[in-house]
Formats: sequence, C-alpha cells, structure tokens
Amino acid sequence: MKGEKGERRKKELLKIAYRMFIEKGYDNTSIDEIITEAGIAKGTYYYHFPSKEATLEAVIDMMISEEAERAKNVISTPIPVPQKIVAVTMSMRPQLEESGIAGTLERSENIVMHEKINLRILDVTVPILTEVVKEGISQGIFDCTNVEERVKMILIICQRIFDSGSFNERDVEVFIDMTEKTLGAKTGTMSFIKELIH
Amino acid sequence: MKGEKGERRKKELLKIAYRMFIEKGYDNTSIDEIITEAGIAKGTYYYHFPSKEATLEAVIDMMISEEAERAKNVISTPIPVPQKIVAVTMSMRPQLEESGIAGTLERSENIVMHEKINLRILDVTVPILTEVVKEGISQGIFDCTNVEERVKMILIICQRIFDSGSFNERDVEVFIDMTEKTLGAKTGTMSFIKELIH
Amino acid sequence: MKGEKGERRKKELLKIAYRMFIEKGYDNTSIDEIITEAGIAKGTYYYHFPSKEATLEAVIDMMISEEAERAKNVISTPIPVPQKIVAVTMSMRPQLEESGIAGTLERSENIVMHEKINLRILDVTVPILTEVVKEGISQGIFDCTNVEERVKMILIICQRIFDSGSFNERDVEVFIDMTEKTLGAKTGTMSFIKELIH
Amino acid sequence: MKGEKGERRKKELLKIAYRMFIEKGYDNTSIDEIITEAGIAKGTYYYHFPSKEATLEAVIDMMISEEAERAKNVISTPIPVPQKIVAVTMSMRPQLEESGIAGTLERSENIVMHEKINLRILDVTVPILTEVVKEGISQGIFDCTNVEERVKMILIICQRIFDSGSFNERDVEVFIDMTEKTLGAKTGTMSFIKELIH
DNA sequence: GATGAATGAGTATTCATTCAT
DNA sequence: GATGAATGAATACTCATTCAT
Repeated sequence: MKGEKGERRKKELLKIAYRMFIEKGYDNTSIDEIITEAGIAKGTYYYHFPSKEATLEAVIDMMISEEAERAKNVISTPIPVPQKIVAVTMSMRPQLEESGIAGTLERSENIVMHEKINLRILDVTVPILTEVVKEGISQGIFDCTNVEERVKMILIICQRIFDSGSFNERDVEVFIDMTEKTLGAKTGTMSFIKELIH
Repeated sequence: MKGEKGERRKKELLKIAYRMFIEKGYDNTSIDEIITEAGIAKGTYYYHFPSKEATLEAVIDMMISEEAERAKNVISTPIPVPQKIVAVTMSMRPQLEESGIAGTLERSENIVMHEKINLRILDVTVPILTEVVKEGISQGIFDCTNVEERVKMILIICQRIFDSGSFNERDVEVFIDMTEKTLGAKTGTMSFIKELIH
Repeated sequence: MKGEKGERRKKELLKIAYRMFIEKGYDNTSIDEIITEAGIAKGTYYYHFPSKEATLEAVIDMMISEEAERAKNVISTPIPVPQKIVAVTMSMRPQLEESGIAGTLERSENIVMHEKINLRILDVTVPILTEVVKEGISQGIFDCTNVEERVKMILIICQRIFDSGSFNERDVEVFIDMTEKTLGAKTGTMSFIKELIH
Repeated sequence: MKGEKGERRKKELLKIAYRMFIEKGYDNTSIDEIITEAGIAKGTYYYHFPSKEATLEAVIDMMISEEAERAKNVISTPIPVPQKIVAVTMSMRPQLEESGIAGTLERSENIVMHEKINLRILDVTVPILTEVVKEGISQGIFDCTNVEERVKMILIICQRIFDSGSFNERDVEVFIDMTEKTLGAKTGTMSFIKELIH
C-alpha cells in the first residue's frame, strides 16, 4: 500500500518542477536546481521519479488532467453553445495566465514542452468540443459534417494564433469568420469573441 | 574578398550539417560528428561558423532561400490561381521528400528545428501567397478582406495537418471546404486538391 | 531464539540473491532488484542482512557448505581412491551445471565472486583431498610427501583449466600426466578421467 | 598526422593511470582523481581516451608489451635453458617489485585488473616459453610432448602461488618437483629455483 | 586557411544504507 | 518482523568553444 506521505511529497515536487520548467524551460532546468528548490536530497527525487523525462510527462499529465476537469464542468453548464465552445477552449490555459507567465511557452527553450502540451490538449479537447458542436447542430446553430476534423483545425489555429499573444484585431476577425463558416453558423454567431479579447 | 575555395568548403559543410540535423536532430548532432563526417579539423569548422547555433541558422537560410526561389518561379507561371496557391505551398517542402526523409521533422528530436523552419516558411510564403490571392480576387475567383491573415491561417493548418502525413480523407475535405470559405471562393474551386493527394 | 518464519524468509532471499549474483554478477545486481524479485521491502532486506557484502558471503557460505557436505559423503563411499579424488573435485560445482549456467562465473562481471568462491573451495577441498591422497599412499597407489601442497596445486590447475570449459584433449592428457607424476602414481592410474570428459 | 605532443601527453597519462590503478585498484580510482593528479582538464582526458575501460586496456597493453620485450631479450641470451625459463617467467612482473607494490594486485579491489593482466601474460608468455622448452628438448634436458599445454599449466601454478607471496618452502619444493616431472627433466634440474627464493 | 590539443562547466543517474513508524 | 520514504556521496561522460602554431 503506497503511503500518503510519499504521494504528498510527490505532488509537491511535481508543482515545483512544473513551475521551473515553465519559467526556465525543461532543458535549462537541472535536477540539481529542482532538488535545491524543493530542499530534498537527490535520492529522494529519484525515489519518486525514474527520470527527468518522466517528470516532464507527469507534469504535463497533472496540468492536462486539471484542465480537462474544468473543461468538462463547462459542458454541463447552462450557457449557449457558442459560449461553451469558447469557455472550453479557454479553460485549457488558465494556469499560465494566473501565474503571469503567459507567453513563456513560446520561448524557444520551451518549444519541446509546448509541443507536447499542445498535442495533449488537442487529444483531450477535440472530443469535448465535438460533443458541444454536435449539440449546436441539433439546436440548429451549426450545420456541418466531419465535426471532429473541423474542431481539430479550429483548435490548431487557436493554439498557433493565441498562444503567442502576438495577434492583432484582424487576426481575431478572420478567426471568427473562419470559425463561423467552418461550422456552418450564421454570421455573427461567434462575434462575441471580439469582446472577450480587448 | 572571401576566397572561393573557402566558400565552396563552407557550402559542403552546410550540406553535411543539413543532412545530419535532419537525420538525427539538431541536438543529437555533435560538432565532432559533423567534422568527422566532413573529414576536417575542429578549428576549420570554427573558421567557417562562429557557433553551432549559427550553423543551424545558415542551414535553414539555405533551405528556405532555395525554396523561396522555386515558389517565386511558380507565381509568374501562367497557371490558374487556385493551382498557383497549391503549387507555392507545395514548393516549400520538396527537398525532404526528395531525400526520402519526409516525416523526420516530426520526430521529437527535431521539434526545435521544425518550429524554426515552419516559422521561416510562414514569413516567406505569406507575402507570396497574399499576392496570389489578391490576383485571384481581381479575377473574381476569391472574395475576401484581410487577405494576409487568412493566408496565414490556412498555411498554419497546412503545416500542422500535412507535415505529419497522418491525415485522412475527411481532413482533406474539411481543409478544402475551409480554404474555399475562408477565401470566399465558390464551392469546388479548390476541390482539385483531392486528386493531388491520393 | 530466532523465529523460524524469519529464517525461512532469509533462506529464500539467499537463494534469490544467489541466482541473481550468478546470472548478472554481484556488482550488477542491485539491492533494489533483489527486493523487487523477492517482493519485500528494503527494510526487510536490511533486517536480515547487515550489508550487500554480507549477503555475498552468506550466499557463498550456503553454496560451499552444501558442496562440502556432498564431498564428505563421497569420502566414506567404498570406491577406489583415484575415483574418490575425481568425485570430490567434481562435487564442488554441480549446482552450476544443474542450473545450466556453467561458464557464467567466467564472465568478467563475475570475476570477483568467482575468485572468492574458488578460494573458499580450495580451503574446503584441500583438507578433504589430502585425506584421500593419504589413504591412497597407505594403499600403495600414490607415493609422495608434501601432500597438502601437491593437492592444492592440482586443484588450482583444475579450477583454471576446467572452469572455463575451453580446454582440449591435450589439456586433459597433460593434466592426467601431471596428476599422476605429482602424486607419484603409476602411469594410467588416473587415465579414467579421459573417459569422464567427452 | 597525429602530433607528437598529444602522444607524449597520452603516455604520461597512461603512466599516472597505471600507478593509480595499481595503488588503489581500478574501481577505486575515479577519473576525477586521475585528472587532478595529472593536472589536466576532464576534456583533455577524454580527448585521449574514449573511456575509463579503454584506459585500463591501454595500461595493460603498455605494461605487457614492455615486459614481453624484456622476455624476448632473455631468449637470445646464452644462459642455460632451465635458467631461461625462470628468467622469462620473472621478467613478467618486475615493475611491480620495482615500485614496491608487489602483492597489491592481490588485494580484492584489484582482482579484475589482476585477472586481465594474468590472462594477457599467459597469452604472451606461453609461446615464448614453449620455444625455450623445445630448445631444452633438443638439448636432451627435457623430454615431453604437448609442450604448450604443459607450459601453460606450470605458468598457472606460478601465477597463483607466487603472485600472492604467501607461499612456503614446501610449496617451492613441490613446484620444482612438478615442473621437472611435467617437462620430463632429471631430478635437480630446476632445484636452483630454491636458491632464488630465500 | 587549417590544425588538433586543451578546456571545464554541466548533467543525469546509481545505490547501499538508515531509521522512524 | 516489516515497511518504504529519505539520504547524499560518488561518478563517468558530453560537447561547444578557444587558441597557439
């Protein structure tokens, strides 16, 4: 039976590693720095994680599963379908903004981690959004086939355009237009997005 | 005036480095391996390149400029505008396919290089395609504003979907639909793409 | 009085350690691997053994004492003295052959353990064989002084030549000849050995 | 063209490593200690040797080849054949005695290196001594077949008995007797050995 | 233009052992 | 008897970069 004590320590370690990976990049964060920060011995670190790589995976797992949780809660909320779509999408990167480190994933030392995270987010988010869009179709808000593929492509653009923060008003307009047309919505259905992004 | 002899050697080195970066990944290719492969001394390498990072930049420069050349040739060709778009897009990754290493950029050890290349390709291709689309608009084939942003988003999807090679027929259909709607083209305008991708 | 339960577990551990030391070498076998294989906790291991080194000693003790038992049984058997000598010598490495891992002790990772075992075997076997040879002398089969030293040297050759398994027919012939002459036996006394080794 | 400078440095390193391996044992000598002793950077060490293991091999090579040189010189010396045998055998471990570290190879931390050295010495010495014994046969001093195998077994005993230094007078007597009988020499032929070992 | 010897900071990982519960 | 979390010293190896010749 795994002790609770160990599990708690592991969680702590995970949070520290998460923050450091984000702040300095995975490659630039050495095990020595992690254990110094955590105030533990090297052996303790390796007691909890088999390798640095495994720690990265665990960090991403933790992050994604927390976000997926939030995203699923959004679904059952009684808000209009278009808003749901945006809410689910948004729920996938709140922590970064909380911690005031939005944009850090874009730094070149974080590319590898960013890619891993984005792929995992796609895996998790596509099925959720597919459900939401289908709900929209049944309500006559959207009208399209191949929902999954459409959702995937919209998300890809989202990640690429909005992760970096270096987008402009025209980017947003085009994104709204593409989303509406891709999902077969009436013009204006998604235009509330413009308000969300000052 | 730099000697021709030195320039020739530099080009050779660049090609060797290019091949090795692609095959093994940038991080996994050590300078020792490059000079062994090239049969030169370490000092000679550093005579030509100030750093490994600079070599990567030079490699990407070389690749991109060759491809941009090809892309520009396509523009002045008397083929229909929709075909031009595809031709320009395609002209940006022929070398990989030539060398039978398509898909290698997807490997995780190549993420960093891949990202750099993709960003550079966007920089180079967006203005070219913007011109082509504007040509299409003047011919009444397309109808849209914010051309540059639309082109960028279409290219982003292109890179993400088609680089990996793991797309299916529905992906292609959705991509065609999105492209037509995004550019304000009649349905069917871009459907010839389906034939190109068996 | 130590509990029987604990003793039983210790024996099991010993057998597991023995097998792993033989298969992978002492240095290459970590305590973690032993306890994983045994399905016990690390503390339990250290409850039974003060150190890894002590485990090795215990393993060797166990092995040697089992073999010494067998060797002593041979002595009191009513077979001719020359055969007794061979039987005693042979009784010192049956387990290896049983378990189909003859030759493993030769692998370089096992040198240390092998040396320890060989020294212990010498310690145990020399006095036994000395008795046997003296019996042979009293029967007029052998004729020599300094019996103990002669026995030791014959055993040394035995270990070196036959442990590796890479000996040839001429090695055997020379070994027989040396043994006979060293012990002052008539030519042919030990030639039955040739039959034993196909 | 390999520079002489590098070769000289490599030789120096080899000597330092040799001494440290002998004094402290191979396993107990860390790379850090070697480079500190040599006053060089870690990179320099790894410029000259691909690994610690390779250094050990090079050390043994150096030692053996120097000794083999000496042994071959002995052969062409106009001394009696029995003396030649002893001289060749002795020439294989003079450095140890010079450096006052005879017996160190016996320490358990040196077992691995000792075994490697002994095997190499056998490889080198057996053919040389075989020639010498054949010379003795042609002079009527020895009388035996399977010379190579006999020489090998005598050397094995030599290594085991005399390396440790813990032998007694009776061991020497038995060794002399075995050698004479094994090679088919008259009693007394090798008895001069007794004088050599006080 | 070219060489290659020298650098040294940087890094992940291993593992026997301890001890409070 | 048994557990398992914690320890921390030890260690081999990598590699981009420099510079005297």
